[in-house]
Amino acid sequence: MNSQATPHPQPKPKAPTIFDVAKLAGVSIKTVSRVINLESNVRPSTREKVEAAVEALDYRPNAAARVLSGKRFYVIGLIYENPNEFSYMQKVLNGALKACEAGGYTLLLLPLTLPNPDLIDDVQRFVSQSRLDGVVLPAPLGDFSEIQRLLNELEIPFARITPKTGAEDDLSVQCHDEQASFDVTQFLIEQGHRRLGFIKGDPIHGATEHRYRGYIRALQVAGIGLRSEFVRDGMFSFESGKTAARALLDLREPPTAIVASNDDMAAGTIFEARERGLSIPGDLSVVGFDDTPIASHIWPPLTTVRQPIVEMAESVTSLLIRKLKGEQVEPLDQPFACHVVTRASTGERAVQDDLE
Amino acid sequence: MNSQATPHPQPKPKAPTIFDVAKLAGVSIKTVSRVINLESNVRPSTREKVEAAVEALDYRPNAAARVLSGKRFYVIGLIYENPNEFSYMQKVLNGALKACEAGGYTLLLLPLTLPNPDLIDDVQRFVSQSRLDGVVLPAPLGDFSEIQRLLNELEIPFARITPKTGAEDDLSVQCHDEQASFDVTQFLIEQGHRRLGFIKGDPIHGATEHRYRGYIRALQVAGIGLRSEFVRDGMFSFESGKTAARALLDLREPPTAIVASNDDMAAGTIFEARERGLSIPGDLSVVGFDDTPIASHIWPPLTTVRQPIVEMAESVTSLLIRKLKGEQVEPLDQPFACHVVTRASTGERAVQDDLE
DNA sequence: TGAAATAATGACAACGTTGTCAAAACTAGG
DNA sequence: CCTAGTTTTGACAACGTTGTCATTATTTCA
Repeated sequence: MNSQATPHPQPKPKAPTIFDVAKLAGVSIKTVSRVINLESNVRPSTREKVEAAVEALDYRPNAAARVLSGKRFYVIGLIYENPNEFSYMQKVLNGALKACEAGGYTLLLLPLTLPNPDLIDDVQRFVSQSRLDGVVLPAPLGDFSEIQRLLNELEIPFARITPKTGAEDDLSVQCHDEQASFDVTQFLIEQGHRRLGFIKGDPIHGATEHRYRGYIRALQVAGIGLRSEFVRDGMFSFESGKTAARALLDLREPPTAIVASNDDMAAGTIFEARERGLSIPGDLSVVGFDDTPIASHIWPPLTTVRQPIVEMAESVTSLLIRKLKGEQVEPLDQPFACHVVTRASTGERAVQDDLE
Repeated sequence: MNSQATPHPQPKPKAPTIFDVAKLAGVSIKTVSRVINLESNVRPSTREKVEAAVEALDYRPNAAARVLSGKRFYVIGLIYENPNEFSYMQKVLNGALKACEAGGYTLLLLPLTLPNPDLIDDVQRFVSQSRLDGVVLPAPLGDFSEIQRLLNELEIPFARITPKTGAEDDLSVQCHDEQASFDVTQFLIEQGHRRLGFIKGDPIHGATEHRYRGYIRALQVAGIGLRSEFVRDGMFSFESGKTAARALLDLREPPTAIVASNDDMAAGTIFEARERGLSIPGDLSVVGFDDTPIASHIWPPLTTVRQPIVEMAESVTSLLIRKLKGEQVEPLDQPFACHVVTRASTGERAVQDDLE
């Protein structure tokens, strides 16, 4: 295993340090430190000299020395539920990674399995062992008050991706979940559907409530009464969608369209419908939420709602980083917009069958 | 934003340092250092004293100081292709994370988009900026010789997850891809199928070749001739599977079963078949590879091959860590086993239609 | 023009560990 | 019991940065 005593012709050029930069720029190391940390009270001409030297040497501050000396770790933790269907988390991960790279931070991962009786201990251990400056909490963890309380106690700033907004200085991003649900329901109504089923998501997710509200509002606006037998509980899983769909399709007067609170449950719905020999969208229109890969890979492909998850994650992470850098940050004033992606799982309802 | 000059009643208890441990144990800091780094030449009685002190204070070495002082970074990079379908990478991620946690290492992520003309530059930058000790390369990056060459030049050890084994001291894990493909093909043959289509994967992946070979071997063993019109190229994507299936089903004498080199392409095959009104498995049996979530979420659910990806990733990462710690590590002598997961997309072929 | 206020810069300690090398404590052999 | 060799331990520098505080340069104002 490389036991050959290979002579090193070039003894591996050592990375330049702050001293090298200081010498080249003709200033003290402290001044270099000020420039690279964007501190004030540096004469523009000095700044330029230092920047030129940094450039010339391709200098990068040594992260370890920085951490050891300073009070920051330049590390952000991403704590998430490790799901079966990773496409949401993949997007969150990509967005957070992007923001961290831009801000010079490192992203550390803590996947959790829920339900977890040791949740708080696990988070506690992660946060203290990994020496984090801040934490990003995607849904549904962002809604867990225990975690928020713990992080507040430890005085660790955090940012959440969740439909539920919190206190004044709370860092979180939302998207127009309620509106999207309204839009997709209205879309079905415009296609002539009057008997509209709804499958709720896992109540632990804030989005569940919002999506349900959008459905209700669309019914109200269209003057369609809410029928409780058309609303079923689900858990965001394929199986739960299948079960809920079974109940809906077993009704004496089943819905002609079903709004499932995510794509997995919509896939379950389609699965159940096909097992019964129903044609989609001929006999039943189905819509989902999230535009996960499965939405376009089942037959028929799903009409669904796409959210800008990557952008949301990136945005909230960079907000967190700016807060960590001491900037005064305002919470985002506007939720991100979602939009309906129309595919083959929905279609016109020829007969106005609600008048029978 | 917390502008209230809140007095700190408990001024945040500082974490214990190696000095605290040394004092409590009645030894020098160097001896403590020896104990926590498992160095030799420490008297057992001394070791115990130190371990007790570490325990009592709940001491954890400061990572930054360690890095700054020593020659290691305690960081492993995971470089991967950022795919549409993340389920393979999710498993790799989980396995690598687990091994890193066990070994006291931190895992850093570099997602890449392929094809990427700046591939080498991106990797180069990541490796040098992030100060890594080692790198894990899941498929297909593990087969990219440019990356291997770069890492060798930089003298950064790496471990690969790929079916292709390399040099003697190469660190990599395999699973029995060829055997699994053989098994699943044989399974179809046992069900009476004689006209067996095959959809190849992306040639950039080592698995593509191995899976194809297993198919061929199963045909040979069964005494079935290889018909070139039954073998189609694919790219592991849903679309490419759909296209290949179209070609196969357009044949005057189409196959009665199709082996797709992954689940996405199998889903595409099912999609295409259903569009033509074919019944599955009545008219056509379909199998996939990988047991991704989609395999169980389409209708009918897919017979597929499950690989122990999490274990493979964990195992190869911990091998890498042991190598980094200076241990003499032997490459794994045995590939991991895969197994066939039987679901509803395959069925008996009643008529022996190859004799017509 | 001079004094006071402010801005810019620098000297040096501190951060918590590991590496180097020397010293001390043991062990074995005569 | 002494000596040489070996094992165990410790003192201290080094790692590369930021924080603190003192010093110097510049600006402002009377």
